[in-house]
Amino acid sequence: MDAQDAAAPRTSLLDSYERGNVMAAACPSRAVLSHMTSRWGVLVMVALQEDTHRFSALRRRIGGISERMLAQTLQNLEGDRLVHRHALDTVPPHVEYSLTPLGREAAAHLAALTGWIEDNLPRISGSESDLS
Amino acid sequence: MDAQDAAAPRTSLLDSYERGNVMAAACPSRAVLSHMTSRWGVLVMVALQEDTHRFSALRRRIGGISERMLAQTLQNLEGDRLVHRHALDTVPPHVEYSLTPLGREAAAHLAALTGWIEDNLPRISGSESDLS
DNA sequence: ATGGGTGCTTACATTTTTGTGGGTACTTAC
DNA sequence: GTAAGTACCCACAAAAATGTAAGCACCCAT
Repeated sequence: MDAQDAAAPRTSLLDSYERGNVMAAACPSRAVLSHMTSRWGVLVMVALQEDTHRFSALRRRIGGISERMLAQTLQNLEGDRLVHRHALDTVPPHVEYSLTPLGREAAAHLAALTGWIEDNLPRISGSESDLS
Repeated sequence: MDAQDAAAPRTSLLDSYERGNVMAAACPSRAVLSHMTSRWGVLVMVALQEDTHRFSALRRRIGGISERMLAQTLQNLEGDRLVHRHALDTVPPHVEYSLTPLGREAAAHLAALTGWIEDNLPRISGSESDLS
């Protein structure tokens, strides 16, 4: 259907797996991308890159997130092996979330992005001068 | 309301503008972040980083995007000064989209991210082994 | 004994996003 | 003359994301 579906210059059948291609609609990389770049996914990754956090600490750190979305986002990222969940079996529940080695690599890119946005906000939406 | 709203250690009133803080719900950086990390925003930025594209070329390059969403995404990014729109006044309409210098900086981060995902897809959703 | 904190889940309602199909105005190709 | 390409916009509808409120099970401070 799409031209790029068949464009992978595969060398051997033994390649453990093929590289993803985000431009192809059906590529599984699209799902990973959407988890990481979802409204809360980015912020969770960045917060966890700063430090390991408990559920409620994350909730306080990330302004505006609801419990529901935090739980859902964490589960998506855990499913992609980016976030590690460590539950202590204590009587007031205690759960710590941290990045996996894989997650740390990914989070570095996300933190670079958010950092850039924070630094360059003035240049971006500085003033909506032209409405011509 | 949020603790981080008042946390800006502002030095002088003359600072042209303050730095953003993506963790604060009300910070304008959130809007920029959402434009760039929207479902199609990432892909548009990455595609434009490869090369200047016309509207319909972008549509073909980005698998699965509709005209409506492409137009909308481009307008958002243009509003954030990341994308430049150049319309030639020819009789079959001809419009070229490219990144602004600002957009190029941002796109570099996004391309790094998508590139990393493409490269590491096998490590990520390689096989959903543990469902314990 | 009442309220708050812990880490969630589920049902339900609302909001946001996205897709579909049509229209525009004009040109080139068949 | 009929279809297709260009770069969109618009109304409508469906789908997806998100919020709200409640519940659970148990503890501690007031």
